[in-house]
Amino acid sequence: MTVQRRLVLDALQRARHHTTAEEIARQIRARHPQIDPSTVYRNLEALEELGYVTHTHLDDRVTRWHRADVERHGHLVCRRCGSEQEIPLRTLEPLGRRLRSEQGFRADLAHSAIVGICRECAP
Amino acid sequence: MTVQRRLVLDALQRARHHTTAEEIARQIRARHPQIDPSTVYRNLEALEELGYVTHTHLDDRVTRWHRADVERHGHLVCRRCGSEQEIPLRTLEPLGRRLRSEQGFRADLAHSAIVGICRECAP
DNA sequence: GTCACTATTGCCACCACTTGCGATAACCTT
DNA sequence: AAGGTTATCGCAAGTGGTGGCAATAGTGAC
Repeated sequence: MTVQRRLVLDALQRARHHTTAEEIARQIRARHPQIDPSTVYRNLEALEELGYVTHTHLDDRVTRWHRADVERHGHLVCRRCGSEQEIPLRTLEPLGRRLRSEQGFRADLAHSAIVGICRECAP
Repeated sequence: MTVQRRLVLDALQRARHHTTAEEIARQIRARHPQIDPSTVYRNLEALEELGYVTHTHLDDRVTRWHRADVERHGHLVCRRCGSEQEIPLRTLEPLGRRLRSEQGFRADLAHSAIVGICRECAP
């Protein structure tokens, strides 16, 4: 556990959820400008492997990071207006069970957002 | 319909499915080196808006493009071994209906692959 | 056909990472 | 505490994709 890794973990503790790596790097570099962004990226990966953090993909091309101990949940993202909505994993579980029994596949349904058209944007 | 747009569409016709933008750009630039990759990206977007092509997100990073007239289907991607498996949309439909009735959200369940651990990689 | 207008293009700089590499720091073992 | 081993770091260059902009090609109205 190096100084740099500690700083990344601290930044994640402070953030609520869904921070970007860039935001974390920005925060850390405000006080410690010698720390390279690539170090932040590599430490996020390392911390994920150690089980401290996870990431999700909403529909844009940025990866969102958060502590592993927050309650897991799914995301609905509207491709028209970009709005993001959280949904309980419970809603997704029937599909998870089906994929498990039919295909032997253990789906991580919180990993990627579900894309579509939200109620407000529906024609 | 410009020359460049025609070339992008032709490349997609030749490919089976799940081509990457980079692959298309590479093919076109082999014969027409003056065509910029950004033109390919923009044309894929334009052709999508016109209803000729669609894209899906398989693994975490690359966008995969294909003609709009191929049968839509879902994808399971193993985060351990990277294997990709196609599943009929029918399997995903119950979730689609549920999101529609509970949240008013019209999910496009073919848009993003479902990430998890496949049968072979399960512990 | 010609002229105006709009869409599209190529170029370039940027974005969000990723990778290779030599230097440095952390962590054992003695 | 010193020495050796391995992990991690900072730097710099590279990758796949995006966005602004001036030049140009396509189009529609006369």
